Amino acid sequence: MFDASTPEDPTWLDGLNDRQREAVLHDGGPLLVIAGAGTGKTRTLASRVARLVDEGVPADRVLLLTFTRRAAAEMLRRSSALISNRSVGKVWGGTFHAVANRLLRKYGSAVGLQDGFTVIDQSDAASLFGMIRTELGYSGSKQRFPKKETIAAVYSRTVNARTPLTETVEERFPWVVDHVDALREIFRAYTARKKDHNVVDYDDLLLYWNALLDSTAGGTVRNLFDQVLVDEYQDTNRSQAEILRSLCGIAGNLTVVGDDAQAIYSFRGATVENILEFPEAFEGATVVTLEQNYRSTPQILNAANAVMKASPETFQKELWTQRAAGRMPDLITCFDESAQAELVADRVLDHREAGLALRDQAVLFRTGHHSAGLEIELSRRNIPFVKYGGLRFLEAAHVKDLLALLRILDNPKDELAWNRVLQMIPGIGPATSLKITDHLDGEAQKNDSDRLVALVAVQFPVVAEAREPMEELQKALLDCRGHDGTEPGPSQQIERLIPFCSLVFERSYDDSAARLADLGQLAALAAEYGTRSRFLTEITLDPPASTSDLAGPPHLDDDYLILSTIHSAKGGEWRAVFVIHAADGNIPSDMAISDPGGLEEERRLLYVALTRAKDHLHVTVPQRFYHKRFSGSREHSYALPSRFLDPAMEQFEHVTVGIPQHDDATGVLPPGKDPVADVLEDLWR
DNA sequence: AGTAAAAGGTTTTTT
DNA sequence: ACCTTTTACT
Repeated sequence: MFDASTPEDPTWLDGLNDRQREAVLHDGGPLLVIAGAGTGKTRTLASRVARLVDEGVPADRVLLLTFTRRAAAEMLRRSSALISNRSVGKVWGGTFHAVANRLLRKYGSAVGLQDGFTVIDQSDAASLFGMIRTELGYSGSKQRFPKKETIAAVYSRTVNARTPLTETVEERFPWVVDHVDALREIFRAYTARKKDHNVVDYDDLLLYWNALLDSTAGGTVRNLFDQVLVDEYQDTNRSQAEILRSLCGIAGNLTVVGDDAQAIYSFRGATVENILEFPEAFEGATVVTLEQNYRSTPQILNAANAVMKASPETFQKELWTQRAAGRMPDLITCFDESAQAELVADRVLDHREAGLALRDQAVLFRTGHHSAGLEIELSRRNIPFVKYGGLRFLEAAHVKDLLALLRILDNPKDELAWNRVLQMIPGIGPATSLKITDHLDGEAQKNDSDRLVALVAVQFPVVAEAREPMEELQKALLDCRGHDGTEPGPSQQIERLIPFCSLVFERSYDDSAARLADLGQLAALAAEYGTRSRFLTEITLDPPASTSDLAGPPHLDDDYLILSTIHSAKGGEWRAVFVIHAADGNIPSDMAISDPGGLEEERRLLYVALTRAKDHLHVTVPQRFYHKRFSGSREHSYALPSRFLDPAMEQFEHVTVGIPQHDDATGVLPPGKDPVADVLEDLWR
């Protein structure tokens, strides 16, 4: 082994502490790095990749599995900065799902996958469940049936956790327990349907990768990699652990990095047991623990440590730092959500005055809609922001419309896409749509072609209002396929489809102009991908995390505040962090409090949020909040700070803002305050 | 028969 | 705000 004793220290060891060096230099067999928040995990992993490549492991035989594509790109960027003479560019980097896709495109036939399969995302899966539910007659007159998203969630949870359906439902979805038999039937049909239409969902990618390793192609796949590294290991599920076991063997060159205190994805089937049992599951595994924190001030760390210390969970560790003392974090009680929004906006601007760019600041929250009030306030004050997590660009109806158009071009068997496209046309609903696709199938079979060819060749007896859009659709699809054997690029295809969209959007959306503009952006984005099918796959496996991702590099110079769900903030760090809506009932979410495991996960969620802060931490609790999310009712409760903050109370400076004073000398009631109504509301709730 | 409009309900987090 | 179910209308 080469080491640090060479005349010039390799740069990949510069500035690392002893523990980190140990992790970077480890050789032979499985390695588990327990890396607390802010302990230089990314840096350690990047250095290790750099070292491996520098010492002669071919870059394309290194596999780096991360939680998001972004994380992989960032890690590899840092790795290449550490070595000069070799390129790290060919390292296989990405999510489990993206790598599975890549492998299955090449070796999928060994597990019965056809070439050119389509990957569907969570919401497509839900639509498919919706169709099947209707076909099987579970919609309509019977008692209320679970939403299609719920069905999809139950399915995914069952598959990922590998627990029997009945158990999953009893433990995680007790309110659908009456429908277990129906669900079972729907799941069977769903699986069969995916196979028929050459479609795989997210969960299938992992299942098929696993199957691939057990197949005749298993040896080939295993031989592709000399070194496998996995980030955020605490958030992997059983499928993923099994993949690693069979990919690397129980004594292989596998490095996993994670922190059991930051496990926040159990709802997706992730199990912290993966990390806790790693030493037993992998023979002779070495364990390295990183506890020195380089990110936060001692005050922030004390608060975070106090929160975690109360956890009954196993692996206790205490982060420490050599950083100089900073300000104590603030725990701010606000009158209500709007007082909270004002306070956050004020303080963000104060920080900017003091020299912190907006990009150095972030606002974190438990659920996507928690930022709604703040977003309004920020817009009002012209403070630019970008939101991560919550609603995604690709979920927008009009974007899905366009993607469906591309998908029928790509895979004419894609039933979901056909249905969506045909039903965009006025006068065509589920029944007509089905009739048309059936008819197309007949024609296609007769002429030994596909649905697309049939569509452009055939006239349909459709209602008058459908005629013009239908003709435009036929022409557009024909043009997208190209006339002289050469197909236009994905971007041109999108441009060509816009007139059709324009025709039908007019009627279905009241803001059709804005939506059409979005499609223009999508066309620009597509230009960066070589082919349509590549564009479609990449965009489902790695959707733009925020609207700004679509706008692309030109906006990189702009300064904007980050708003993010705590889940999406994983791995991030900012000089100033605001954790809003930190009330009991939000963190922990009311939905999690019945289940002890769920409750602990909520604690870790708060811990993750707090440990994102480097210098300034502000935790806000709106005292009064309206709990009916869907109505404008005045029904509200008075909230307490999150129970997880109780053991950390002394670590915070306590501040109160906007609470109306009853002994106000003027006797004038603050605007919006109605004591009688409030008292009554409290009695009735 | 099948589509469109109106009423009624609603567990969070994401690859 | 969005999705599902019900009712009204062609």
